[in-house]
Amino acid sequence: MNTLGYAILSVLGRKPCSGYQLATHLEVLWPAKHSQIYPLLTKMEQNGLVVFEHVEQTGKPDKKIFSITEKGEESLGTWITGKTADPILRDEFLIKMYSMWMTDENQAKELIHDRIAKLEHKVALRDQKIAKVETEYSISSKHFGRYVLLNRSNLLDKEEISWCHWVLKIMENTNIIHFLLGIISAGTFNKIMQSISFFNEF
Amino acid sequence: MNTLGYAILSVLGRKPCSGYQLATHLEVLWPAKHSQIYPLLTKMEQNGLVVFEHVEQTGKPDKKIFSITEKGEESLGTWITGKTADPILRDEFLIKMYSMWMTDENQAKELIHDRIAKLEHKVALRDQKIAKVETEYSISSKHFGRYVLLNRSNLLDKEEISWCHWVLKIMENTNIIHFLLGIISAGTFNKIMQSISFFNEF
DNA sequence: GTTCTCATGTAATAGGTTACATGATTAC
DNA sequence: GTAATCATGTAACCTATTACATGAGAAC
Repeated sequence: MNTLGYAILSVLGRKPCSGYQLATHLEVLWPAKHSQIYPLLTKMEQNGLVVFEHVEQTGKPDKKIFSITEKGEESLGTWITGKTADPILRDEFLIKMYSMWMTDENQAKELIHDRIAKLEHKVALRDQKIAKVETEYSISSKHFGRYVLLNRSNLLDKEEISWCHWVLKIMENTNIIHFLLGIISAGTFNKIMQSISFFNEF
Repeated sequence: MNTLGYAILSVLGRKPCSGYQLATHLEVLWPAKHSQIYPLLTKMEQNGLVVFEHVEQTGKPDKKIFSITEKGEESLGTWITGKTADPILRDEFLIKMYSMWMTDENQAKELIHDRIAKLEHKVALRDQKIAKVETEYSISSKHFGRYVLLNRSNLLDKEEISWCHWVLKIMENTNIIHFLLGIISAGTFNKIMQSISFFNEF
């Protein structure tokens, strides 16, 4: 079975879910589209890792509620003890940041501002979810996993926002230096450029 | 063309590279195996986005040095101005963290300690690279992109290390609470659990 | 009236990994 | 002697996205 399968088992280990619900819960763990989830659930059911119950609904379409089996729990348990693959991040923003210095500086600034806005939006949404877990569930062991992961994402996003501001600051400084380039020497220029790295403490 | 293609153009925009060199430079931007890079380079060459020069070597295998063309630069330029897709992170560690509370707590601690070790290793390697850019290249505009991205990764990894320690602290505290559970009431338990969230400041 | 949520599924395609293939040089 | 680096390529396979398909109720 693939990683998505174990992510599904992890969610079902906390509470039984429909495929539709799984899609939303998996967002934090291992994002997947429904077209990938439904066929995999069928396959996992055939292998005895999960079972489902047909639930009829009025006004809404019927649904299948999946639960983890003992075999599924065992399977998840052995997978967890195995070695963990390195994380993979694919982010177009990084590519654009890499090459934008050679094109337009104003465009680069706009890109960073957009990034900050998106990150702040995500942080605000997650803050609500964190608050909800803290008040409603009072962090019982079943909600611990989700709680710490939400906090992790927010800490990292906040750190990236700081980094964005740091980059913007560097850009402003280099502008001044470019302006002064006609006056100061190349050696002085390099020294100033090096000193910029001390902005790390920002 | 796909995102990998634009990542390749970004690297080639800085300096001409062989497919082999590209594989290492792409690690920071958009990780890819050589089996994906080589066929794409051939395709991009056929479309006039890159050109290559055959370089014979002694002792080492011959290589193809690829450069970006004007058409390639234009193509990259229009892509950069287009909208940026949301980042995608796939990290098995998150799945394990999510469901580990229900299994073994010692195993969970081991997982976190392993993560800390790996992150610290990555940070140390990147610190060297950052130092190299600062001293050797004095952050000229061509190295700016790489320089800020290296700093970004290190800031985020350091933040994740802090988060790991925070989680370990919570786990130790819950141990004490579990121990006291026979003595204190459920209401008191919940209040203590909620107060744990204030460890965020850690 | 158009979009959002609920709810499930399949088919086609694109993207990415693993394995197969070769081979000299250098470093431990 | 065994692993790592340099260097390029193909084939088979797995993973993931987009598009096709259906349909009712609620909200704006």
